Amino acid sequence: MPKVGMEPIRRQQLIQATMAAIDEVGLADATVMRIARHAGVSAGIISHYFGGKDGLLEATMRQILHDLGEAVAARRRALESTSPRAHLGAIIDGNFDRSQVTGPVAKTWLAFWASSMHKPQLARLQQVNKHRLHSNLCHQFRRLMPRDEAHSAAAGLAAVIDGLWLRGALTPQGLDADEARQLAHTALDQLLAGHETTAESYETHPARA
Amino acid sequence: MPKVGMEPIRRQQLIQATMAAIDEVGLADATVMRIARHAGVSAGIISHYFGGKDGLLEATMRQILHDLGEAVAARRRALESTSPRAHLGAIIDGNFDRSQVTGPVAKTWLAFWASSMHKPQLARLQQVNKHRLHSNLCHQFRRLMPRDEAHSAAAGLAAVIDGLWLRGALTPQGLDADEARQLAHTALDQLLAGHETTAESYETHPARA
Amino acid sequence: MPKVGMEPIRRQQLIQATMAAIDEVGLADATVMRIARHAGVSAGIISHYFGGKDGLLEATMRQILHDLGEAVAARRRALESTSPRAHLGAIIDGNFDRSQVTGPVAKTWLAFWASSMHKPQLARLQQVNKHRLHSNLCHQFRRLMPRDEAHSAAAGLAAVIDGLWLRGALTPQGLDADEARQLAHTALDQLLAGHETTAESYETHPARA
Amino acid sequence: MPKVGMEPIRRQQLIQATMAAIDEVGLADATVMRIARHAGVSAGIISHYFGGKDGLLEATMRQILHDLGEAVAARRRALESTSPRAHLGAIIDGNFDRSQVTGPVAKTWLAFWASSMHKPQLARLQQVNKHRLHSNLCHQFRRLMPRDEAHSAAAGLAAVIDGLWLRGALTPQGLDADEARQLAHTALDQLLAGHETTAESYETHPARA
DNA sequence: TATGAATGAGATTTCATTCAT
DNA sequence: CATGAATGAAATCTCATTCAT
Repeated sequence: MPKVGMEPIRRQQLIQATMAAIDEVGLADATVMRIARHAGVSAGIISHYFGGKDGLLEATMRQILHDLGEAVAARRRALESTSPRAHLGAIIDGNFDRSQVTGPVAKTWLAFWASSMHKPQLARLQQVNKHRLHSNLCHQFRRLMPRDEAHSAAAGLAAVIDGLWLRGALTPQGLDADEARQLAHTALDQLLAGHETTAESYETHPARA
Repeated sequence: MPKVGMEPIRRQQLIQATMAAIDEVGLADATVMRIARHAGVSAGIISHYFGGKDGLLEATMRQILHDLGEAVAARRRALESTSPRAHLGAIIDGNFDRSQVTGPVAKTWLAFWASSMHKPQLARLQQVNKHRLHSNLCHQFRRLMPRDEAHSAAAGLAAVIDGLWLRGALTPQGLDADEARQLAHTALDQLLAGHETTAESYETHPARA
Repeated sequence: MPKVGMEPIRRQQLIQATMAAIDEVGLADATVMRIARHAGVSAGIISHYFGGKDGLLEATMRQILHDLGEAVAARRRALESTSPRAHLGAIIDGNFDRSQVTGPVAKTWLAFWASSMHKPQLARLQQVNKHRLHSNLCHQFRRLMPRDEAHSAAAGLAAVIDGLWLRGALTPQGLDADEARQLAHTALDQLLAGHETTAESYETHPARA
Repeated sequence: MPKVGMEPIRRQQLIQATMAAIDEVGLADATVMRIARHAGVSAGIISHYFGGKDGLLEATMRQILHDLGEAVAARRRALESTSPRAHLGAIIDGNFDRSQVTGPVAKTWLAFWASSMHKPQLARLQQVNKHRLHSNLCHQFRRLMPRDEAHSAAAGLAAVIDGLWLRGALTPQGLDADEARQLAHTALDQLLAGHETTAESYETHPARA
């Protein structure tokens, strides 16, 4: 029973179905037919709406990236304090937000990570995100320490976040978000140790990342 | 010109060829024909020696895991000091050993990581390795701090190592091993801060991980 | 905005669009969607008006045949002389009429010719036209020579006309109508050589083809 | 039962099967599966030997062109006389050679003709052949008449040959080679009328086309 | 031991057609 | 009258694997 105005609905359905299929059998076995079955539609419609499988995969990755960025941004908007530590904490929490940690999203995320090494289209998206995390972190650390130290601290914290993610994705029961968050916060504490008293001394205008 | 005693040579050739192929086009496009071409043999022979493509992939992953373990073990054997910090440093260095960081190995490693989420055979290997790193680290941290803290420290350092690896694999120019090693050592320093003077007070017998 | 009385307009639009599409990408790639796009309507409407793609193709071929017949008939009606040579010349000229020689028509024509070998519906139309040309020519030659000779002359001239057409369709710049017409007239002259003085001696009533 | 050295045999089989399939159902419905069935092999092998369907079609067209060229060349080699008329007659006869006139070849030929209008690869082959016929004819006519006349005569005779071919391909019973040959020879006679006595006066060295 | 010929399953994509709106 | 959503069939191509030589 065809209706008009289905496009946005179908696109969303298919993106969700893609994550479900990748969660279920992995990217390699996520065929268009399986994805279509998950969405309850026929396979041909994927080409209709996304031009082909690659288009769907890219749209799915974009969605995940968008959701992640949104989760982080939301946490930061909700912040009362404007201290660097508060922002950094919000970035961490956003990265371990429920929506990012769910099985389907986590596995899809890792699948794309591996896949992006050989697909320029995905690689570009991946780069944008990688840089976004680093620069967000860097910006806040800059308010507390010299540039080089800030850069290293950001690299270290980014590695912790992604590493926890990676190891969590491999855990059969899925990532324990609370434990991961706690470990990341501990790492943050250590990176900030000895720097907080000098807060705002390196950068004096209100931060915005 | 068939010869006898070719088995070990061919197996090694094919495992190297597998990494080369994955490095070149990714796991998804590493067909048996491409792998065979890299090895300079015909495709049929893969089934002969490995029973099939899956067998070859498993053997390749096993090889990588073995090499990694060996790199770490070698560094630790070469240690003069037996201090926890020295061992932990050796583990870090082993993980960023040249052989692990080379393009082919790095990409193959990440490809398997993603793939292992849906292939029990690979997942088992992956788990073994993941636990090995964690327990190696834990063991050393135990010599300097209470169990819970040691556990967290190990989880944190493991995350840093894998995170640096992951982000490095995504970098177009490949992982900068020296920079990564330095960041990991910095993280280690912070994890050990305040614990070194109490060395050996929590565990008194010589460590061996 | 649906309107009444659109049928003849839409049919004509779609037939023209079919020729345009075939001219652009060939019969094999002239999908209903492409044809519909050329006509500025949706694909579904083709089934509505023509029962399906085959119906549209048949209607298109019929149109071309009709146009060709009309072009020849018009030239003959405009004739002052009733001599066989004048009629034969008019038939030639009609076959190289501008409307027949245009890119779209020429390519569509040849496409149908090839296609008709395996589609009975089209084959029947093609036969009718093939016979029409032959019998038109034959009729005029009969007025100047015995039956067998007339038959051969008609076959020869028909071959020249179709051959020029065929070779012209293949020429990148399209058929040079003037040159083709001239060559055909030369062939006609040769076929008539030695027969004209005896005109009307074989058939005495006014010709009508 | 695989054997070695099958490549040339399979290629030939598949080319013949392609003509058979096109003869049977037309180019549009000559799917790789149908072609493969005609050859008694599986569909996949077509991509193996020809890189894909297009490769097979091109090879088939090449084969037909080669056979045609060979048929003409053979007739001319067998010539005792070196007169222009003898050569021109041999060219005509070669073009209506049995191997060219068989149902499968004729239909395949016409199918490619239509198809070549939109496939550059085929168009190039077609052009080569078109020019070859024209220049072969031109060369001989040149020995008997001035350049412009020779050019026109060649164009006229080429048109007759192709036209007879075209109309023959459309005839349900297939082309009547004898009748066609006779008509072509008649056309040749008319083109030469009045020129033979002046033979060799325009070009004096032995012709070779 | 090793090759390459061959298959058959499976994946993506295209497309004509149908149908509710 | 007309659209666009949707399907399902079919076509091409890829690929792991088997097997005779």
